[in-house]
Amino acid sequence: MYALVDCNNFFASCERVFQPQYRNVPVVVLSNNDGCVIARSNESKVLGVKMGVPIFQIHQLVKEHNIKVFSSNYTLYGDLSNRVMNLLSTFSPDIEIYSIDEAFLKFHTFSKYFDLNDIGKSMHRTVLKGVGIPTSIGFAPTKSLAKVANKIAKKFPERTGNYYIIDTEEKRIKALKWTEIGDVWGIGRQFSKKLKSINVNNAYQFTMLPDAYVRKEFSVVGLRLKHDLSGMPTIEFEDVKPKKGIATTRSFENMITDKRELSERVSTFSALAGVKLRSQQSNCELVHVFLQSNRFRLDLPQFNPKVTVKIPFPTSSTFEINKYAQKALNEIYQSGIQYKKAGVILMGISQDDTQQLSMFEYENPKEKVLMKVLDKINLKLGEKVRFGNMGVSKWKMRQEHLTPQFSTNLNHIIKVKAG
DNA sequence: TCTGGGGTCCTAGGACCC
DNA sequence: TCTGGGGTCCTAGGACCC
Repeated sequence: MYALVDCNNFFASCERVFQPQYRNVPVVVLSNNDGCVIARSNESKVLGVKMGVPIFQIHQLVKEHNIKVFSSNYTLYGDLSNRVMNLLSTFSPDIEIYSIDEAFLKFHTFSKYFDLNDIGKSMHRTVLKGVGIPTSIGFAPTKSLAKVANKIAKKFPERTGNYYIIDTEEKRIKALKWTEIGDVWGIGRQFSKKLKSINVNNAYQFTMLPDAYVRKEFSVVGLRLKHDLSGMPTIEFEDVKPKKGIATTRSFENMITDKRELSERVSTFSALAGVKLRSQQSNCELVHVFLQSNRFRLDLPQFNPKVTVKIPFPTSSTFEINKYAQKALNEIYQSGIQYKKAGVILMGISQDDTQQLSMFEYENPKEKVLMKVLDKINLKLGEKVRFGNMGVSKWKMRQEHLTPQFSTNLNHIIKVKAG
C-alpha cells in the first residue's frame, strides 16, 4: 500500500504557523515580485480567488473581504517542509518526497501488522502538532489511486478524518467514478479536453478505454496511468535522483535594456545555479541562457532569444559556468529590446563520482576546493561572498508583504515573554 | 502601473552513419 | 520516367506536475 501525504494549502498554512491570528481569515501567498496568487487558504478559495491570477486584478476583492496577502517566503516554506518530511519518515523508511508539500510512503506489510486507520490518524496528528501544518492522506495500492484517495480526504475532512483508504475493488470503482477526468493526476488541460470530446468524463471511464487507443492518443504515459488507476502498480516509487537540469530564472521588477545590467543578473543566476549544482555533487557541461521580452506588452517588440553553449569539460565551478553564460549572453543579446525575464539553465549533468576526464582541457583543480570553501562561508554568513561581475547595485525583488524567517534566522525568532 | 519558478518525460524529425 | 534500407543519436517542442 502507498500513502500520499499532502499539506493543505501549504504556503498559506506556513504563514499561519507563526501568526495564528490569520487562522480563520482568507489568506493568499504571491509569486516572486508579488505577481500572481500561488497559494490560497480555504477561505480565499471560497471567495473565488483563482490559482495564478495576477494580484492587481483582484485588488477590489482583497479590499472588500480583507484578504491577508503575503509575499512568498521560500526560506520559511523550505524549512517547514523539511520538518514535515522528517516527521513523516518516522512512519516508513520508504519515502519519496514528491514536491515541497507532498510525499509518498510505502507500507509493505500493512494489514498484518498495522492498521492503516491508526497510521492515517497518527500521521495527521503528528504533523499538525509537531509543525502546525494540516495534511490530507490517501492510502491505496498504487500511486495514482493514492492521489485519488487523497483528494477524497481533502474534500471531506470531517467525514474522513483527513485520511481515506482505497482497499477494495468497490471503493476503487466508486472513487474513480467520483473523480472528474481533469482532476486525475497526469491528465492536464489538453488531455482532458480530448477525453471529454469522446465523452470520457470521469476516471473510471478512462480506465475502460482500450489499451491500444490510449497508447496511440496519450502515449505510453497515458497507458501507464490507465494501468495504475486500474489497480496494477505501474507508476514506480522513486528514490531521490539528482536533477537533470538546474534552472535559475527570474522576471525583473522593471524591464531592462542595458547589457551590463543583464550581465549582472546572469552572473547572479550562474552563481545561484552553481550552488544548487554543487549541493547535489554534480557537474555540468552545458549552459543554456535565455532572455525574454515582456509577453504582455504586445505594443513592444517581442524577442526571446536563447542559446546553449558547451563547456569543454564537466565543471561545477561558478567561475567556469559564468564565463560560458556570459559568452552565451553576448551571442543572443540585441540592443533596443526591453527585456522582462532572463535565466540560466545548467544541463549535461553528471555526478562527481562518475567523472570522465577530458583529453585536452580540464578544470583547474583548485576551483573545486575554492567553491567548497565559498559555499561554506555563504551558508554560515548568508551570501557574504559575491563575484566581481555580480555588481554592487543590489537589485531587489518586490516583496511588500514579506514575513520574517521565523524558523531559520535567529534574529527573527519569536520571543516568548514570561509572566 | 502590475502578469512566477522549477522540474519530468515522451515524440517526431533531422543529421549522420554504413 | 527512375533516386535503398536500416540504424543511432540529438534536439526542440509539447504534454504534464507542483
